[in-house]
Amino acid sequence: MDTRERLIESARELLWERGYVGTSPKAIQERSGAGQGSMYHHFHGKPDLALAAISRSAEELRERAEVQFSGPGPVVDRITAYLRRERDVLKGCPVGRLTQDPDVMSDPDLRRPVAETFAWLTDRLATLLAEGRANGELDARLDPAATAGALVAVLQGGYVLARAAGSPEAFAQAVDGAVGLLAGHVRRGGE
Amino acid sequence: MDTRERLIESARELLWERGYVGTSPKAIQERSGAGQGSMYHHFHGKPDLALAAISRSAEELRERAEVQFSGPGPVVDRITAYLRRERDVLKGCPVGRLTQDPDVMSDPDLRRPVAETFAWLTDRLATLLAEGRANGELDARLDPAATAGALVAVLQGGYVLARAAGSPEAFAQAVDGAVGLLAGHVRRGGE
DNA sequence: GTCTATACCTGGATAGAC
DNA sequence: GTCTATCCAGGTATAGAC
Repeated sequence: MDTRERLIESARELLWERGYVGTSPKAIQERSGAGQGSMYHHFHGKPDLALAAISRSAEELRERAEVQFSGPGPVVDRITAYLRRERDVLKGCPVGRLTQDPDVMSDPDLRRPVAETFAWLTDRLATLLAEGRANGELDARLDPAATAGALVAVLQGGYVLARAAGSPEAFAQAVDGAVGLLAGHVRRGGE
Repeated sequence: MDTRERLIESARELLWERGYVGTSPKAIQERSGAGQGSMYHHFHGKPDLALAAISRSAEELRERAEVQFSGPGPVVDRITAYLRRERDVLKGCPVGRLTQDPDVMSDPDLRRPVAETFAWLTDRLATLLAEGRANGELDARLDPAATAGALVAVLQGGYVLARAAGSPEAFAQAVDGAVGLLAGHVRRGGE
C-alpha cells in the first residue's frame, strides 16, 4: 500500500473513531506513518483528504449492502440477512456518525456522499419491499418507502443504543424487534 | 437567570449543536456572556460543566417522554403519540448525539447519564408494550423488550436519516414505517 | 464573583531544502 | 515525494488583582 493509500485508510479509521472535528492532520500522519510534507503533497488539506476517506467509506457501505440485497432467496430473507449481518456494532456506522459532525454537514462536498448513501440505501430497500409485496411475500398494506426508512433507522439507532449501553446486545435486540414487527406482515402459504 | 445557570444552558446548546470535542470553553463563555474567570469559578473545567449540562438534558428527555407515556388512552395510542411528538428533528437528539463522542463515552461520569437515559427509555417502553399485550391490545407474539428497542432505535436512526437528507421528512417517514409495522400487531375488536 | 494576564499545547497550514 | 522549520490561531487552564 503506497503512502497516499495509507493516508486515506488512516483518515477513514480516525473519522470513524473520532469524527471530523476530533481528527487532526497530525493524528492521521502518525497513524499512517507519513510525514507532514507528505500529506500536504498528496492532498490539499484536511477537507480534501476527508473527502477521499468519506467517499470510500460510502462506497464500501453500498457494496457490502448490495451483497445481501442481490443474494438468492425470498426478499424477506435477504432483508433479514442484511439486518442481521455481522457488524462492528460498538464502532458504529462509519457513514452515519458523520451526520453528527457540523463541519461535515455544512460542507456540501463532504456532505454529498453521506446524503447519497442513505438515499440509495433507503431506496434500495424500498424496491425490495415493493418486490416482496408484488410477489405476495408481504402484506399489501405495507408502505415500502416508509418501511424501508424504519428499517434503516433501526440499524442507525441500534448503533446509538449499543454505544450508549456499551454492549452490542442492544443493537441485536433492536434488530430482533424490527424482524419481529416485520414478521407480522409476512404472508405464509396463501394467507 | 444567574451566571451559573446561563453557563449550563449555553453548554447544553453547544453540546447539542457541536458535540463535546467541538465545544470549547471559550465558545461557552461567549454564548453565555460570562467571562473566563467566571466560568472557572463556577465549574472545575470543561468536563465538570459538561456533566451538569448533560445531566440536565438527560433529565429533560425523560420528563418530556413521561408526559406521553403516562397520558390517558390505550397504550398503543400513547406510544404512537410519543413517536409522533413534535421534535426539533434536524438538531437531532441532545442525548443520543453524545454516543458518537469518544471523549464522552470514555469518561465514566459523562457517560453514565447517557447510558441511564436509554436504559430507562427502552425499559419504560417495554413496560408499556407488555401492558398492551396483557390487556389484549397487542398481539401476544410481540416481544416487549425487543420491540421497545426497535422503536427507540427508529427515533435515533430517524434523526440520522433526517440530518443526512437535510430534511425532517426522512424522520417522519421512518416513524410512519414503524407505526405501520406496529399496526399489524394491534388487535381490533377481539381478533 | 469577576476580570485580566499569562502559560503551554495543539490544530492546520506554508516554505523551502533535499 | 518527503523532510524540517516556521507560523499564527485557538484550546484549556492557572494566577492573582479587583
